[in-house]
Amino acid sequence: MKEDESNWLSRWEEQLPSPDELMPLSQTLITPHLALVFDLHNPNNPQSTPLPAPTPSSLAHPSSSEFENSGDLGSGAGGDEPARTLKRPRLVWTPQLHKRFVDAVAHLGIKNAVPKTIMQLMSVDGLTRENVASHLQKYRLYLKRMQGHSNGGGGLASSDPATDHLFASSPVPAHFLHPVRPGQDHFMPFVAPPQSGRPIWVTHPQLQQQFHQQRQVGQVGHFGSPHSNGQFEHSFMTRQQAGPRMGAPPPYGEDVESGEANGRRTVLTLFPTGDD
DNA sequence: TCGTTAATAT
DNA sequence: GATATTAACG
Repeated sequence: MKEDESNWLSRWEEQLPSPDELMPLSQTLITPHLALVFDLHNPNNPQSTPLPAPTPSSLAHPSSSEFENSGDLGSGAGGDEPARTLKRPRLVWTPQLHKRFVDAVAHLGIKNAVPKTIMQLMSVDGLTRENVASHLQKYRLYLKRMQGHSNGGGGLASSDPATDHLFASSPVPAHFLHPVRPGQDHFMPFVAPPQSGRPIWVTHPQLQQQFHQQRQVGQVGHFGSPHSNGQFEHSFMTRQQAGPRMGAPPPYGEDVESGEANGRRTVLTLFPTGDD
């Protein structure tokens, strides 16, 4: 039963995080108050720049807006050092980002689901093989665990959001749980990842706050109260690298700016809707 | 070099 | 304690 070959692609787009959803994240997650606490200030633009479309460079370059870099006595490092020797900030796998990850793996198949391939498919600027490898490792464990639980019929529930917050957020393809199919390779010639999506990156130099944000509209009319404690860090999106090679991916008509163009569609649930 | 696993750091 | 990064190994 494979009828969603074309659907896959189409669906992907739909599944991609809408600008609206990312906006809240991409926007300044740091509340003015919090900023003061950390002595942060926006020397750039407090309201003019809607979305600076940060690049890997910005990534590795939290700029002065964030807390200090490494606490190494004013080493400071010049300041404009290319993201070469700089250590990338901790990457937070948001549900959307993870979703993309799962999507990529699904299309590739467990067989070809290797860090490098996945990374390429995801086409997330800044995302490194290590990032994917690490996540893949965790993801595999999750799948394995899921099987063991679903099977033995232990006493615990099969789906424990508390056990795997992130993973539980994304639907796991069925063929993920069962071993490969000998004699039949279902490989999708899928190419050219829909780079129209913009996975969100959340770098947290110091604070480690976990927040759940996701769930699209139309499913559960459950709205969480925007009671964010206000402890998020700088966030930025990715994708959009000008590939020197390759046939320049056609950028969708996506507008990067328009912070709050619409007012009614924000379904940011602080909690993964405990429907399970 | 790449992928996987274990250990370490935050 | 959970999650991501780094190191070591195949």
